[in-house]
Amino acid sequence: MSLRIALLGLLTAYGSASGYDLTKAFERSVAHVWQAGHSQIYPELAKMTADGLVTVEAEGARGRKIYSITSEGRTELRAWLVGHDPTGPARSEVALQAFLLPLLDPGEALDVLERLKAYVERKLAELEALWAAKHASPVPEGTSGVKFGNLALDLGIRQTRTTLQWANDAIAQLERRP
Amino acid sequence: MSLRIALLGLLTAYGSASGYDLTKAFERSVAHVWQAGHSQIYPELAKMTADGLVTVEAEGARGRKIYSITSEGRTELRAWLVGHDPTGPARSEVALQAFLLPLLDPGEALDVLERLKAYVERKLAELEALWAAKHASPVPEGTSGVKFGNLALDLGIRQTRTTLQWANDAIAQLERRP
DNA sequence: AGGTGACATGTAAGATCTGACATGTCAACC
DNA sequence: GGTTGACATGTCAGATCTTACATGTCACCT
Repeated sequence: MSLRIALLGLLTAYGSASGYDLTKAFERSVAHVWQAGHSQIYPELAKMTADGLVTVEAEGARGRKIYSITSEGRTELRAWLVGHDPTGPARSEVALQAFLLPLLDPGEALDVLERLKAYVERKLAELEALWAAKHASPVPEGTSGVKFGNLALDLGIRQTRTTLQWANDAIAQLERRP
Repeated sequence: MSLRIALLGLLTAYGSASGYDLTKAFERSVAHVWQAGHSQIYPELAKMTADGLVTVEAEGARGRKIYSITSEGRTELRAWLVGHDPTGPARSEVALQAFLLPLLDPGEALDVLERLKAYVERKLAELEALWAAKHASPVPEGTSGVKFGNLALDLGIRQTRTTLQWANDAIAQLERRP
Protein backbone atom coordinates (compact mmCIF):
# COMPACT_ATOMS: atom_id res chain seq x y z
CA MET A 1 0.00 0.00 0.00
CA SER A 2 2.69 2.50 1.01
CA LEU A 3 4.45 2.29 -2.33
CA ARG A 4 1.21 3.36 -3.97
CA ILE A 5 0.91 6.28 -1.59
CA ALA A 6 4.49 7.37 -2.18
CA LEU A 7 3.92 7.29 -5.95
CA LEU A 8 0.67 9.23 -5.68
CA GLY A 9 2.42 11.79 -3.48
CA LEU A 10 5.29 12.23 -5.90
CA LEU A 11 2.90 12.59 -8.82
CA THR A 12 1.03 15.28 -6.91
CA ALA A 13 4.28 17.06 -6.11
CA TYR A 14 5.60 16.92 -9.66
CA GLY A 15 2.28 17.34 -11.45
CA SER A 16 3.23 14.56 -13.85
CA ALA A 17 6.14 12.21 -14.29
CA SER A 18 7.28 9.03 -16.00
CA GLY A 19 8.18 5.79 -14.26
CA TYR A 20 11.78 6.68 -14.93
CA ASP A 21 11.39 10.10 -13.30
CA LEU A 22 9.77 8.49 -10.28
CA THR A 23 12.58 5.95 -10.03
CA LYS A 24 15.09 8.81 -9.99
CA ALA A 25 12.97 10.67 -7.42
CA PHE A 26 13.17 7.63 -5.16
CA GLU A 27 16.93 7.51 -5.56
CA ARG A 28 17.48 11.21 -5.02
CA SER A 29 14.90 12.83 -2.83
CA VAL A 30 12.89 10.15 -1.01
CA ALA A 31 15.57 7.56 -0.39
CA HIS A 32 15.62 8.30 3.35
CA VAL A 33 11.85 7.93 3.59
CA TRP A 34 10.99 5.08 1.27
CA GLN A 35 12.86 2.85 -1.13
CA ALA A 36 11.79 1.25 -4.38
CA GLY A 37 13.51 0.21 -7.58
CA HIS A 38 12.18 0.49 -11.11
CA SER A 39 11.24 -3.19 -11.14
CA GLN A 40 8.75 -2.42 -8.40
CA ILE A 41 7.61 0.93 -9.73
CA TYR A 42 6.69 0.00 -13.31
CA PRO A 43 4.33 -2.87 -12.41
CA GLU A 44 2.78 -0.79 -9.64
CA LEU A 45 2.06 2.08 -12.04
CA ALA A 46 0.41 -0.42 -14.38
CA LYS A 47 -1.79 -1.71 -11.56
CA MET A 48 -2.63 1.81 -10.45
CA THR A 49 -3.64 2.67 -14.00
CA ALA A 50 -5.92 -0.36 -14.04
CA ASP A 51 -7.38 0.79 -10.71
CA GLY A 52 -7.97 4.29 -12.07
CA LEU A 53 -5.67 6.07 -9.64
CA VAL A 54 -3.35 7.40 -12.33
CA THR A 55 -3.54 7.85 -16.11
CA VAL A 56 -1.06 7.90 -18.93
CA GLU A 57 -1.35 11.53 -19.90
CA ALA A 58 1.01 11.40 -22.85
CA GLU A 59 3.71 9.29 -24.46
CA GLY A 60 7.02 10.91 -25.24
CA ALA A 61 10.22 9.91 -26.96
CA ARG A 62 11.86 6.53 -26.31
CA GLY A 63 8.60 4.97 -25.15
CA ARG A 64 8.40 7.41 -22.28
CA LYS A 65 4.99 7.31 -20.59
CA ILE A 66 3.93 10.36 -18.65
CA TYR A 67 1.62 9.62 -15.75
CA SER A 68 -0.57 11.96 -13.77
CA ILE A 69 -2.83 11.44 -10.77
CA THR A 70 -6.60 11.18 -11.19
CA SER A 71 -9.20 12.50 -8.78
CA GLU A 72 -9.70 8.96 -7.45
CA GLY A 73 -5.97 8.90 -6.84
CA ARG A 74 -6.16 12.14 -4.93
CA THR A 75 -9.02 10.75 -2.83
CA GLU A 76 -7.01 7.64 -2.00
CA LEU A 77 -3.95 9.66 -1.06
CA ARG A 78 -5.89 12.03 1.17
CA ALA A 79 -7.69 9.16 2.89
CA TRP A 80 -4.40 7.48 3.72
CA LEU A 81 -2.77 10.65 5.02
CA VAL A 82 -5.71 11.60 7.19
CA GLY A 83 -6.79 8.15 8.29
CA HIS A 84 -3.79 5.85 8.41
CA ASP A 85 -1.93 5.17 11.64
CA PRO A 86 1.78 4.79 10.88
CA THR A 87 2.25 1.37 12.45
CA GLY A 88 4.75 0.18 9.87
CA PRO A 89 7.25 -2.51 10.79
CA ALA A 90 10.43 -1.52 12.63
CA ARG A 91 13.45 -3.08 10.99
CA SER A 92 16.78 -1.42 11.46
CA GLU A 93 20.04 -3.20 10.73
CA VAL A 94 21.91 -0.55 12.69
CA ALA A 95 19.76 -1.21 15.76
CA LEU A 96 20.14 -4.97 15.26
CA GLN A 97 23.91 -4.65 15.26
CA ALA A 98 23.65 -2.46 18.36
CA PHE A 99 21.49 -5.07 20.01
CA LEU A 100 23.96 -7.86 19.34
CA LEU A 101 27.10 -5.88 20.09
CA PRO A 102 27.59 -7.21 23.66
CA LEU A 103 28.20 -10.64 22.10
CA LEU A 104 31.59 -9.43 20.90
CA ASP A 105 34.56 -8.66 23.07
CA PRO A 106 35.18 -4.94 23.66
CA GLY A 107 37.88 -4.52 21.01
CA GLU A 108 35.76 -5.99 18.25
CA ALA A 109 32.69 -4.14 19.47
CA LEU A 110 34.64 -0.90 19.16
CA ASP A 111 35.58 -1.75 15.57
CA VAL A 112 31.95 -2.40 14.69
CA LEU A 113 30.86 0.84 16.35
CA GLU A 114 33.50 2.81 14.47
CA ARG A 115 32.27 1.35 11.19
CA LEU A 116 28.70 2.14 12.18
CA LYS A 117 29.72 5.67 13.02
CA ALA A 118 31.46 6.13 9.66
CA TYR A 119 28.34 4.88 7.89
CA VAL A 120 26.08 7.27 9.81
CA GLU A 121 28.44 10.15 9.11
CA ARG A 122 28.29 9.42 5.37
CA LYS A 123 24.52 9.33 5.53
CA LEU A 124 24.34 12.59 7.47
CA ALA A 125 26.59 14.27 4.91
CA GLU A 126 24.26 13.11 2.11
CA LEU A 127 21.17 14.43 3.85
CA GLU A 128 22.81 17.75 4.64
CA ALA A 129 23.90 18.10 1.04
CA LEU A 130 20.29 17.47 -0.01
CA TRP A 131 19.17 20.16 2.44
CA ALA A 132 21.73 22.62 1.16
CA ALA A 133 20.73 21.93 -2.45
CA LYS A 134 17.07 22.48 -1.62
CA HIS A 135 17.71 25.77 0.10
CA ALA A 136 20.07 27.05 -2.55
CA SER A 137 17.64 26.88 -5.47
CA PRO A 138 14.09 27.67 -4.34
CA VAL A 139 11.48 24.99 -4.91
CA PRO A 140 7.74 25.58 -5.46
CA GLU A 141 5.83 26.10 -2.24
CA GLY A 142 3.50 23.40 -0.96
CA THR A 143 -0.05 24.04 0.16
CA SER A 144 0.93 24.41 3.82
CA GLY A 145 3.53 27.08 3.44
CA VAL A 146 6.21 24.45 4.02
CA LYS A 147 8.41 23.36 1.17
CA PHE A 148 7.60 19.89 -0.08
CA GLY A 149 9.64 17.18 1.61
CA ASN A 150 11.40 19.55 4.01
CA LEU A 151 9.65 18.23 7.08
CA ALA A 152 10.71 14.70 6.23
CA LEU A 153 14.26 15.78 5.43
CA ASP A 154 14.46 17.64 8.72
CA LEU A 155 13.30 14.52 10.54
CA GLY A 156 15.86 12.41 8.70
CA ILE A 157 18.70 14.78 9.58
CA ARG A 158 17.69 14.97 13.22
CA GLN A 159 17.45 11.20 13.54
CA THR A 160 20.78 10.68 11.84
CA ARG A 161 22.41 13.23 14.16
CA THR A 162 20.89 11.42 17.15
CA THR A 163 22.28 8.12 15.89
CA LEU A 164 25.71 9.68 15.46
CA GLN A 165 25.58 11.08 18.99
CA TRP A 166 24.58 7.66 20.27
CA ALA A 167 27.48 6.01 18.45
CA ASN A 168 29.91 8.50 19.97
CA ASP A 169 28.55 7.95 23.45
CA ALA A 170 28.62 4.18 23.02
CA ILE A 171 32.25 4.34 21.86
CA ALA A 172 33.18 6.53 24.83
CA GLN A 173 31.42 4.16 27.19
CA LEU A 174 33.28 1.15 25.79
CA GLU A 175 36.61 2.96 25.93
CA ARG A 176 36.16 3.78 29.59
CA ARG A 177 36.09 0.06 30.42
CA PRO A 178 38.67 -1.79 28.35
CA MET B 1 19.34 -12.99 6.36
CA SER B 2 18.70 -10.56 9.20
CA LEU B 3 15.96 -12.69 10.71
CA ARG B 4 18.46 -15.52 10.97
CA ILE B 5 20.93 -13.24 12.68
CA ALA B 6 18.35 -11.96 15.13
CA LEU B 7 17.38 -15.52 16.02
CA LEU B 8 21.00 -16.58 16.46
CA GLY B 9 21.58 -13.53 18.65
CA LEU B 10 18.59 -14.26 20.85
CA LEU B 11 19.60 -17.90 21.19
CA THR B 12 23.05 -16.79 22.28
CA ALA B 13 21.56 -14.39 24.79
CA TYR B 14 19.11 -16.88 26.24
CA GLY B 15 21.32 -19.95 25.96
CA SER B 16 18.39 -21.92 24.62
CA ALA B 17 14.79 -21.21 23.74
CA SER B 18 11.76 -22.55 21.92
CA GLY B 19 10.17 -20.98 18.87
CA TYR B 20 7.45 -19.77 21.17
CA ASP B 21 9.96 -18.13 23.50
CA LEU B 22 11.63 -16.44 20.57
CA THR B 23 8.29 -15.18 19.28
CA LYS B 24 7.62 -13.65 22.69
CA ALA B 25 11.11 -12.18 22.77
CA PHE B 26 10.41 -10.46 19.45
CA GLU B 27 7.18 -9.04 20.84
CA ARG B 28 8.67 -7.89 24.11
CA SER B 29 12.30 -6.99 23.89
CA VAL B 30 13.34 -6.67 20.24
CA ALA B 31 10.19 -5.18 18.74
CA HIS B 32 11.87 -1.81 18.25
CA VAL B 33 14.82 -3.39 16.49
CA TRP B 34 13.33 -6.14 14.38
CA GLN B 35 9.90 -7.63 13.88
CA ALA B 36 8.83 -11.18 13.09
CA GLY B 37 5.77 -13.27 13.80
CA HIS B 38 5.66 -16.95 14.66
CA SER B 39 4.70 -17.82 11.09
CA GLN B 40 8.08 -16.53 10.02
CA ILE B 41 10.05 -17.84 12.97
CA TYR B 42 9.02 -21.51 12.93
CA PRO B 43 9.93 -22.17 9.28
CA GLU B 44 13.17 -20.23 9.68
CA LEU B 45 14.19 -22.34 12.69
CA ALA B 46 13.50 -25.44 10.62
CA LYS B 47 15.70 -24.15 7.79
CA MET B 48 18.43 -23.18 10.25
CA THR B 49 18.33 -26.65 11.74
CA ALA B 50 18.75 -28.11 8.25
CA ASP B 51 21.69 -25.74 7.70
CA GLY B 52 23.29 -26.81 10.97
CA LEU B 53 23.18 -23.38 12.63
CA VAL B 54 20.92 -24.51 15.47
CA THR B 55 19.88 -27.85 16.97
CA VAL B 56 16.88 -29.18 18.81
CA GLU B 57 18.44 -29.73 22.18
CA ALA B 58 15.37 -31.22 23.85
CA GLU B 59 11.63 -31.61 23.49
CA GLY B 60 9.43 -30.55 26.38
CA ALA B 61 5.75 -30.66 27.21
CA ARG B 62 3.10 -29.72 24.65
CA GLY B 63 5.40 -30.40 21.72
CA ARG B 64 7.79 -27.71 22.89
CA LYS B 65 11.10 -27.85 21.03
CA ILE B 66 14.10 -26.27 22.69
CA TYR B 67 16.68 -24.92 20.29
CA SER B 68 20.27 -23.93 20.92
CA ILE B 69 22.94 -22.43 18.72
CA THR B 70 25.72 -24.59 17.25
CA SER B 71 29.31 -23.54 16.70
CA GLU B 72 28.55 -23.02 12.99
CA GLY B 73 25.76 -20.73 14.12
CA ARG B 74 28.12 -18.79 16.30
CA THR B 75 30.54 -18.44 13.40
CA GLU B 76 27.78 -17.13 11.13
CA LEU B 77 26.61 -14.64 13.73
CA ARG B 78 30.09 -13.35 14.39
CA ALA B 79 30.84 -12.99 10.69
CA TRP B 80 27.71 -10.91 10.16
CA LEU B 81 28.37 -8.66 13.13
CA VAL B 82 31.97 -8.01 12.23
CA GLY B 83 31.62 -7.98 8.45
CA HIS B 84 28.20 -6.73 7.49
CA ASP B 85 27.57 -3.11 6.56
CA PRO B 86 24.13 -2.09 7.80
CA THR B 87 22.74 -0.91 4.47
CA GLY B 88 19.23 -2.11 5.15
CA PRO B 89 16.28 -0.47 3.40
CA ALA B 90 14.85 2.74 4.83
CA ARG B 91 11.08 2.51 5.05
CA SER B 92 9.36 4.67 7.60
CA GLU B 93 5.64 5.33 7.47
CA VAL B 94 6.08 8.23 9.87
CA ALA B 95 8.61 9.84 7.54
CA LEU B 96 6.36 9.13 4.55
CA GLN B 97 3.48 10.94 6.21
CA ALA B 98 5.83 13.79 7.08
CA PHE B 99 6.95 13.93 3.47
CA LEU B 100 3.41 14.17 2.15
CA LEU B 101 2.10 16.52 4.80
CA PRO B 102 2.34 19.71 2.71
CA LEU B 103 -0.31 18.21 0.42
CA LEU B 104 -2.91 18.88 3.10
CA ASP B 105 -4.15 22.26 4.18
CA PRO B 106 -2.70 23.49 7.49
CA GLY B 107 -5.65 22.48 9.67
CA GLU B 108 -5.63 18.89 8.45
CA ALA B 109 -1.85 18.77 8.56
CA LEU B 110 -2.01 19.76 12.22
CA ASP B 111 -4.47 16.94 12.94
CA VAL B 112 -2.16 14.42 11.32
CA LEU B 113 0.84 15.76 13.24
CA GLU B 114 -1.06 15.56 16.52
CA ARG B 115 -1.94 11.94 15.79
CA LEU B 116 1.66 11.25 14.87
CA LYS B 117 2.79 12.87 18.09
CA ALA B 118 0.38 10.79 20.18
CA TYR B 119 1.67 7.65 18.48
CA VAL B 120 5.30 8.56 19.15
CA GLU B 121 4.48 9.38 22.78
CA ARG B 122 2.91 5.95 23.23
CA LYS B 123 5.96 4.33 21.73
CA LEU B 124 8.31 6.33 23.93
CA ALA B 125 6.36 5.34 27.03
CA GLU B 126 6.67 1.66 26.04
CA LEU B 127 10.41 1.91 25.52
CA GLU B 128 10.93 3.77 28.78
CA ALA B 129 8.89 1.15 30.61
CA LEU B 130 11.13 -1.50 29.07
CA TRP B 131 14.18 0.44 30.25
CA ALA B 132 12.79 0.78 33.75
CA ALA B 133 11.95 -2.92 33.91
CA LYS B 134 15.46 -3.83 32.79
CA HIS B 135 17.10 -1.63 35.38
CA ALA B 136 14.81 -2.71 38.19
CA SER B 137 15.62 -6.43 38.02
CA PRO B 138 19.25 -7.02 37.07
CA VAL B 139 19.90 -9.06 33.94
CA PRO B 140 22.99 -11.23 33.28
CA GLU B 141 25.93 -9.22 32.02
CA GLY B 142 27.06 -9.49 28.40
CA THR B 143 30.64 -10.06 27.34
CA SER B 144 31.33 -6.36 26.91
CA GLY B 145 30.34 -5.15 30.34
CA VAL B 146 27.18 -3.70 28.82
CA LYS B 147 23.86 -5.30 29.57
CA PHE B 148 22.45 -7.17 26.59
CA GLY B 149 20.16 -5.06 24.43
CA ASN B 150 20.73 -1.87 26.41
CA LEU B 151 22.66 -0.15 23.66
CA ALA B 152 19.84 -0.80 21.21
CA LEU B 153 17.19 0.27 23.69
CA ASP B 154 19.11 3.47 24.38
CA LEU B 155 19.26 4.14 20.64
CA GLY B 156 15.54 3.49 20.29
CA ILE B 157 14.65 5.84 23.13
CA ARG B 158 16.89 8.58 21.80
CA GLN B 159 15.45 8.30 18.31
CA THR B 160 11.90 8.29 19.59
CA ARG B 161 12.61 11.39 21.69
CA THR B 162 14.09 13.08 18.64
CA THR B 163 10.98 12.24 16.62
CA LEU B 164 8.79 13.65 19.38
CA GLN B 165 10.83 16.84 19.46
CA TRP B 166 10.50 17.10 15.69
CA ALA B 167 6.73 16.65 15.88
CA ASN B 168 6.47 19.41 18.49
CA ASP B 169 8.58 21.77 16.41
CA ALA B 170 6.60 20.97 13.27
CA ILE B 171 3.34 21.65 15.11
CA ALA B 172 4.68 24.95 16.45
CA GLN B 173 5.85 25.92 12.97
CA LEU B 174 2.44 25.21 11.46
CA GLU B 175 0.65 27.07 14.23
CA ARG B 176 2.71 30.19 13.66
CA ARG B 177 1.34 30.43 10.08
CA PRO B 178 -2.35 29.58 10.09
C1' DA C 1 31.00 4.97 -38.16
C1' DG C 2 31.37 3.24 -33.68
C1' DG C 3 31.38 3.49 -28.72
C1' DT C 4 29.75 5.11 -24.43
C1' DG C 5 26.38 6.33 -21.24
C1' DA C 6 22.09 8.30 -19.81
C1' DC C 7 17.33 7.51 -20.96
C1' DA C 8 13.43 4.32 -20.80
C1' DT C 9 10.54 0.19 -19.99
C1' DG C 10 9.66 -4.05 -18.99
C1' DT C 11 9.75 -9.45 -17.05
C1' DA C 12 10.68 -13.16 -13.95
C1' DA C 13 12.65 -16.10 -10.36
C1' DG C 14 13.22 -16.31 -5.74
C1' DA C 15 13.25 -14.45 -1.01
C1' DT C 16 10.73 -12.36 2.53
C1' DC C 17 6.78 -10.96 5.03
C1' DT C 18 1.78 -10.63 6.52
C1' DG C 19 -2.52 -12.45 7.96
C1' DA C 20 -5.47 -16.08 8.20
C1' DC C 21 -6.32 -20.85 8.93
C1' DA C 22 -5.62 -25.08 11.56
C1' DT C 23 -4.62 -28.08 15.46
C1' DG C 24 -3.77 -29.57 19.89
C1' DT C 25 -2.04 -29.39 25.22
C1' DC C 26 -2.38 -27.98 29.81
C1' DA C 27 -3.62 -25.26 34.12
C1' DA C 28 -6.88 -22.58 36.54
C1' DC C 29 -11.26 -21.20 37.60
C1' DC C 30 -16.19 -21.79 38.17
C1' DG D 1 -17.33 -31.28 34.07
C1' DG D 2 -16.88 -27.33 31.12
C1' DT D 3 -14.96 -23.09 29.69
C1' DT D 4 -11.42 -19.92 29.22
C1' DG D 5 -6.88 -18.53 28.15
C1' DA D 6 -1.97 -19.07 27.86
C1' DC D 7 1.12 -22.37 25.79
C1' DA D 8 2.86 -24.42 21.51
C1' DT D 9 3.56 -25.54 16.59
C1' DG D 10 2.69 -25.51 12.21
C1' DT D 11 0.86 -24.38 6.97
C1' DC D 12 -0.61 -21.57 3.14
C1' DA D 13 -2.19 -17.90 0.04
C1' DG D 14 -1.15 -13.59 -1.34
C1' DA D 15 1.52 -9.35 -1.13
C1' DT D 16 5.87 -7.24 -1.30
C1' DC D 17 10.66 -6.75 -2.33
C1' DT D 18 15.29 -7.85 -4.43
C1' DT D 19 18.26 -9.16 -8.10
C1' DA D 20 19.13 -10.29 -12.39
C1' DC D 21 17.88 -10.65 -17.14
C1' DA D 22 16.30 -8.44 -21.38
C1' DT D 23 15.53 -4.91 -24.87
C1' DG D 24 15.76 -0.77 -27.26
C1' DT D 25 16.41 4.69 -28.04
C1' DC D 26 18.91 8.79 -28.39
C1' DA D 27 22.73 12.32 -27.81
C1' DC D 28 27.40 13.14 -27.68
C1' DC D 29 32.17 12.30 -28.40
C1' DT D 30 36.00 10.57 -31.13
